[in-house]
Amino acid sequence: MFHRKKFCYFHISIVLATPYNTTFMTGYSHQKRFLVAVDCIIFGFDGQQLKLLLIQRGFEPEKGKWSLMGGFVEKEESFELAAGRVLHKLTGLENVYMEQLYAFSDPNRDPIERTASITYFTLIDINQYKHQISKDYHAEWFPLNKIPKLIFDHSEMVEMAKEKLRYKAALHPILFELLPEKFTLPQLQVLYEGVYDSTFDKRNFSRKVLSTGLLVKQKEKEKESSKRGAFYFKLDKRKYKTKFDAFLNFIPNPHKLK
Amino acid sequence: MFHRKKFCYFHISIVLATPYNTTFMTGYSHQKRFLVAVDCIIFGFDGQQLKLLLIQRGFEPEKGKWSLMGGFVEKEESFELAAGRVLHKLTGLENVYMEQLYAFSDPNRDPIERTASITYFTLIDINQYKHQISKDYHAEWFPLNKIPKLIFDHSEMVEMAKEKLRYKAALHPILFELLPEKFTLPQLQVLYEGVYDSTFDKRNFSRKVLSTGLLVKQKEKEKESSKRGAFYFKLDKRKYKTKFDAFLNFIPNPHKLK
DNA sequence: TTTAATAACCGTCAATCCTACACTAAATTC
DNA sequence: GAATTTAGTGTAGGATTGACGGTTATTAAA
Repeated sequence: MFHRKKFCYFHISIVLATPYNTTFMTGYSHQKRFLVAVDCIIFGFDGQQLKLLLIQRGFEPEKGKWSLMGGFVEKEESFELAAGRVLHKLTGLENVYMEQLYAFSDPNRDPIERTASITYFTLIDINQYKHQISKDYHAEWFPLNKIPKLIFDHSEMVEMAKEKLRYKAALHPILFELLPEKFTLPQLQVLYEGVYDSTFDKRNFSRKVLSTGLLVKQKEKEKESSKRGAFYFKLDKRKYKTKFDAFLNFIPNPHKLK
Repeated sequence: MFHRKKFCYFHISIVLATPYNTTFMTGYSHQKRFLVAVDCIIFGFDGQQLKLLLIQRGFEPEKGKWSLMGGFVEKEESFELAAGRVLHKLTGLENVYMEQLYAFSDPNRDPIERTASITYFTLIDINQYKHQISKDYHAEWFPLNKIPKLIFDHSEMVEMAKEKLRYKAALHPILFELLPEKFTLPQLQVLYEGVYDSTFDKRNFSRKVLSTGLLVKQKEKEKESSKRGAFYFKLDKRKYKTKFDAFLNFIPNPHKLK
């Protein structure tokens, strides 16, 4: 059995006339070649809510509709480089957390011509994102529960990314990728609660988070959101790297969460 | 940062003459098209050892060298279908555990022409595998610690698959996919110990395994491998499906295992 | 300057789970 | 029937988890 969601796509079948090469073949000449695109599922956290960065598609088909940011893979470019290029174009960012999610390949997923899409799952610090640049693409941040209808199979991609976020964040400290350099425990908790659409006991939460040894308490307090003020913490980046895989079972029984 | 292993490939750069279409474009006509292949990393368990099914490549380049079983994606075929087709061709099996692993895309990974490879991670019951068919491909099972040198980036694919097997089996009961319908607890333990290259206490192991409620004890015993004989168990397939995600943290602290 | 309001911060107890560890039971062979 | 081999079982101590309420720091209003 394939452990893979069902596709539920357009069923416009445009069969292009691409006859096989019937001359004696050298190399792989009789094989079909495909367009390959990358699409980025970009998560951000504004301190309150988890959000997704979407653009209004600038060309046909489906021009003007909401879509993930993507682009075709170029001739001498790996998928990773293509995804990095696309992300940079939209956000101005480099060196962000980026991970291959899934290769989508339904022959009819793009009605113009068969195109595979390699999706990349991306976590960015929303504060470092360059608003200016994204204006060119009519980009907007959408809260996860208010995602508009997207073109092609992009909604399915987003669903898969959300699932992956929950899965992975239960096992590895990736959510710090969404936070600014300094953050407070209450902020961190709001983030986790958003990802798991749940609430945690703050005493247990802080005990658990601090027991990882990943956080370094700062002397200053954040005083915007409460009278008393909450201490800032920074991520210990050295430990973050060494403990990345040792973070397993951070969220107990993720499947039980409502 | 990309959370991705480095590539370490051939560096034969054959740049083919494929000029862009300079006519006015309709659709995506100015974009580069690629060959796409699927490759299957096929795991089996013979009761003693974890093994990988490899073939001797039947065509150039690298004809005669050891390789994963693969094939080009056809015109109207999704990657999933292509992987299923390739697997069926080699093993005669259908409806086996198969999961997309990673899309490999280094522009120089195939020296003849740029080809992306979408890899699929596969677990089969080695007893149901059709030896006859595989003779045509000069296929052979190799113990995981005796994998020969493979073509292109196939060794890297195998490494990634081994890692994924360990990761996933710590969280989900996928290893049952490698076992025949009836198996004993000692057999199961040998399998887990093989995957984690480690040893477990059999009292703790059986307690934990049985506490999942996934196993149904049979009346018969397996009497080949011991005088006393060990009771057979069957997987409760209904519970397997419902509890697939609830199996998390099966292997405690997988990262600590030596 | 006192008082009220707000959110941060802290600690304990009970239940559960994990780990380490050793003997008995069943069947076969000599 | 004695010896051998592997299956099968239980317990105690330590660690982790989850449930739970009261105090402290600060600001704004009275």
